[in-house]
This record gives sequence, C-alpha cells and structure tokens, in this order.
Amino acid sequence: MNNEEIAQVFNNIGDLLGLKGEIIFKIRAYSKAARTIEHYPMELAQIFKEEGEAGLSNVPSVGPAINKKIQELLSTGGLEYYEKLKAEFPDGVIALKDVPGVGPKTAYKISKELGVNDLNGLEAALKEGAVAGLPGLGEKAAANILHHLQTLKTKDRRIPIGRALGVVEEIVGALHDVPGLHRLEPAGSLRRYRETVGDIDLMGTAEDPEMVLSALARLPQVTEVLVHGPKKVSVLVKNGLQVDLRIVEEEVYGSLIQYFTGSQQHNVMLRERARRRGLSINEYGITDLETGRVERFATEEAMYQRLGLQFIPPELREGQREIEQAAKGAIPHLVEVSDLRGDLHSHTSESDGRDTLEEMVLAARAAGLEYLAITDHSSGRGIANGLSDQRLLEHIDRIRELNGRIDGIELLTGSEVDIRADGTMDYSDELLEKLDVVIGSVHSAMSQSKEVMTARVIKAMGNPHVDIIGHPTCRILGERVPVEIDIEAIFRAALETGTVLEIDAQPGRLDLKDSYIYRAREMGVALVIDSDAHATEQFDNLRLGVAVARRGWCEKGHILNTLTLEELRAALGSRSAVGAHG
DNA sequence: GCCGTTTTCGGCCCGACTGTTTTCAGTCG
Repeated sequence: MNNEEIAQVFNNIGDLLGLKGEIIFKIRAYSKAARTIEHYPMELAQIFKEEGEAGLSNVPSVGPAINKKIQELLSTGGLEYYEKLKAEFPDGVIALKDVPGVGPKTAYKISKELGVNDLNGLEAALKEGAVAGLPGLGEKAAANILHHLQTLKTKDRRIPIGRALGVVEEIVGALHDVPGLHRLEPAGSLRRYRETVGDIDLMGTAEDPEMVLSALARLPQVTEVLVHGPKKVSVLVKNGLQVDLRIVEEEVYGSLIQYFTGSQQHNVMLRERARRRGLSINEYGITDLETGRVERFATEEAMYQRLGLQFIPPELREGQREIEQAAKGAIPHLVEVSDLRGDLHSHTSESDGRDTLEEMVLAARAAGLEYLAITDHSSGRGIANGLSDQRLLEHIDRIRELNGRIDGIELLTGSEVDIRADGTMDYSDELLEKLDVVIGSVHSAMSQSKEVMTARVIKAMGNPHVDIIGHPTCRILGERVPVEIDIEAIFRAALETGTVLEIDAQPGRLDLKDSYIYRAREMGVALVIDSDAHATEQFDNLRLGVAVARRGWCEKGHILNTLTLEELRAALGSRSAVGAHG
C-alpha cells in the first residue's frame, strides 16, 4: 500500500467522522495526517519495514492512534476501524465526493435520499432534477455539480509541469510590455515545481492593475474568461488549463505570494507555529493577537524572518520538516542551475536527435556548459537509429576531432546503451571501454516483473564500464507508468558498485522523481542531472532537473556534474570515488 | 487525535466564495 492510498483512507475517515458529528479537531487530525502522508518523501511501507513503529512516529501529524492504523493497513492491507465506519453509511458518501463542489455532507444527502451510490447514478439523478429538490440544494447547486461532473470526465485533472511552464512563458512574455507592470511571477505548485500542476497562479504588482488584467483576458490563447474582477482575472487557455492572475499592492506582496505559493499543509504548519507565539497569519499580514497590531510584508524573506525562521525555498514547502529545520537554521543551501558545469546525456542527429553534433555542442556552450557528453543510442535501438559498432567508432572520431578545434567547451565521448532484457549491455565491453561516459538505460521489455527488472538493472550496474543508469524508472508523465522495480535495492546496488543514478531532466520524465531523489541522497547515492537533450533548445531542461533535485533537498555536493571536468574524470575513472562523493 | 522555545492539558489556520440562507453551512485551497 503506497502513501497516496493510505492518505486516501485517512481522508475518508475524516469525512465520515464529520458526518457522525465527531468533534471537529479529531476530524482535522485525520485530514491533516492524510495531507502529510500524501506528500511524504518516503514510502511509509519502507519506513515501517526498516524501522517499525518508531519510524512511523517520526512522521509529523502521526500520533499513537494513527500510527497503529497505518501499521494495520501496511500489514493486512485493510483497516477494521475504517470498514466498520464505512458500513454505517451508504457507499455513495465516498464515491460522490470525488466531484468538485460535492463534499461529505452533500454526498451523504444525495446517497441517503436518492439511493445514488456512484457517479453514473449521480449524473442520472442530476438530469432528472432529483438533486435540485433536496433540502439545501437548489437549481444552481445542481447545475454546478453537473458541470463539474462532466468536466471531470473529459479533462485531465493535472498536467505535467513542462507543459505548464510553456504556457506560463508565453503569457509572461506577452504581458511583459504592459506599461506599469512591476512584478509578475508564478505562485502555487508551479513555483514549488511539483511535477504536475492543476492550474496556473500568477501574481504581480502594477501601477494600473486593470490594464494588466484585461491584457491577459485579451490574449489570443485565451478561450474563455471565467472571472474578471478589479484585482483578479481567471481564464481558460487552450487544452482547458485555468490561469489565475492577481495584481496586488506592493506592501503586501510578500504575504500574498507566500500564501498563494503554499503548499496548504506548509501554510497550516506555519500558522500553527505563529499561533503558539500569539500571532495570527492571514494572506495580508501577521496580526499580534494581544495588541491587534497588523504587520505587512513586501517580501517573503521578511515574513519568514518575523516568524523566527530561515527563508524556506518554495521547492521545500510541502509541509514536512522544513519549518522545524528552518527554526534551527538548518535549511541546506540547495543546488542551483549555475552550479552545473556540464551535462552527461545528449543526443544528436546521428541517432534520434534533431540537430547535428556541431549544433548541439555550440548550443551547450552557449548555455554556459563547460563540458558535454555525446551519448547517442546503441544499435539495439533500431527505432531511434541506434549506432552500429562501426558507426559508433566513426562517431567517436568525429567527436574527438570537433573537440580538438572548438574552444570553450570540452567534449566527452559516450553512449546511452540499452540494457537488454537479460541485463547484458548492447555493446561489447571492448567497445564500452573506448567511451568516456556510458549510460545504461532500459528501453525495452518494460513489463518485466519487479524481481526480473530489478535483477536486470543491478546486473548492468555490475558491469564496470557502466557509469550511470539513465532514467531509472522509465516513466513518461501522463503517458507511461514507471516500470516495476525495487528502488531501494537499486539504491543499495548503486552504493556498492559506485554507479551514478540519473535525474533525467526531460519535462516528460523527471526520473528519478523528487521523493526518490530525497531517499537516494539520504543514502549517499551519487546523482547526476542530465538534460537528455535531443535538440539545441533542450539544454534548458536542466533547470527542471535542478528543481526536482532541490525538491529532494539536494545540495551542490550531491550532484556529480557540479564537479570540474578534471574532478569528474577522476570520479568516473575510479568508481569507488564516485560513491564517496555523495 | 495531535502536540509543546508559555502548556503532558488545553488548545487547535484562515479566509473567500457560493448558494441558500434571514444569519449561515458547505466546500475549497
């Protein structure tokens, strides 16, 4: 059972207790635990396996009662308390509250009065007009529920961050020239660089707010204007993505962007901390409860400082341990894009890249990289025009030749070599030995069982020529689920063999993902952030890789390609040194 | 039910919006 499923159970328990009329603070305790668990950087199953009950008690918002329930869920797959509670209510209570606008109370009312137990039944009841007749629910409420129900069916709830960033860049670019616009930046999960976002929150300051708001509303990519008030406009853009723009006063900008950046759980914890100090936070400032005096904050830095906290980078604001760390002054100096000196994974038109070797190298140099490994696909990737032995040898010569006549960047020869279904590599050891950088990647037989896949990758890591495992879980966001693999076993093998694990920064991959990065870093596994660029503009992917590494609390020292080329060569040359680096 | 730089008991984040209300409940973030 994974964290998301456990969180779902506690969320449902909270809602059901609400219907029973339990005291509100007990209900909130369950919801709060659910929110924490949902975004916890380590799987509770793993914690329980390794450290038992004591490990679980370190999770914030988990006390003795919820701890016991987690243990039961993990060891039996079920929870008796939950089953008994569910049996007291119609099934519809859980099923119907998936619809936005339908909470536990409304779900209960509909399922009890109308006998509706699933979403199809709900749609039928809405169309018959049965819902609008219920006490407390009128025509408008019913129409609203039907609207949400139908959009729920047609639209992806969250989109990959890469696509959202593209939309933001277009919009910010288009609004750039509006006179009197001072600031304009994203808030919300986009600013925290979550791998998917539900909508886009933009926030800014301007001399004439209305001019900015209506400029957004008039953009060609806007398909519908949902709300257009004096301080806020909400629009839909192509593909149904919602964009909210707020223009606020300069004096309260810090408080507001802090509030709208979230996460919700982070804000709850921040406000609890403030409460204990006799302060109350809202989105406009901090109120001293004794004197009633309100302080306003133009910057987030000032606001965190007022609460006795170090500044917390947005990527860490997930309501885990970041506030207690900030209170101790123990927030790490996270890795930054400017710390990256090189890139160890790139493709050219020799295999499935779009641009030529020379074009890619010039682009990498322009992006400020000091070194670049050219790692086209191996022969087994026929569909990606993988290189035969002979073509690889010629490619190596061309890379060396180019390296000799170009200034400002050093080139490394390399290959992204298929790890075959049996764990052997797609080139011979003799050939691999000629390369500076060998990335081993799984591109085939992805439906292997967890045992087979894990053994396959560990076998590849045992090959002394394999330096890096590329995109270790092979997921494509929104398209392909990750392969079944025992990630803890992979981390252990990486430590034992000194193999580096990749953070593939392609927007659709982000693989390793943030929570795995967190765990790998904790274990001391060496990591590398790679663009996996297939075209000249894709070196820009690196910033996204840096962002997920930051979400995994990585500092410069955890990331191998922050080393100078000399240091890197030494590290790759003796792989035990690579392991020690992390 | 959880938690502690005032507390192991006595508190518990805060506001906006919507619709159905005649003073507020429900939902959301």
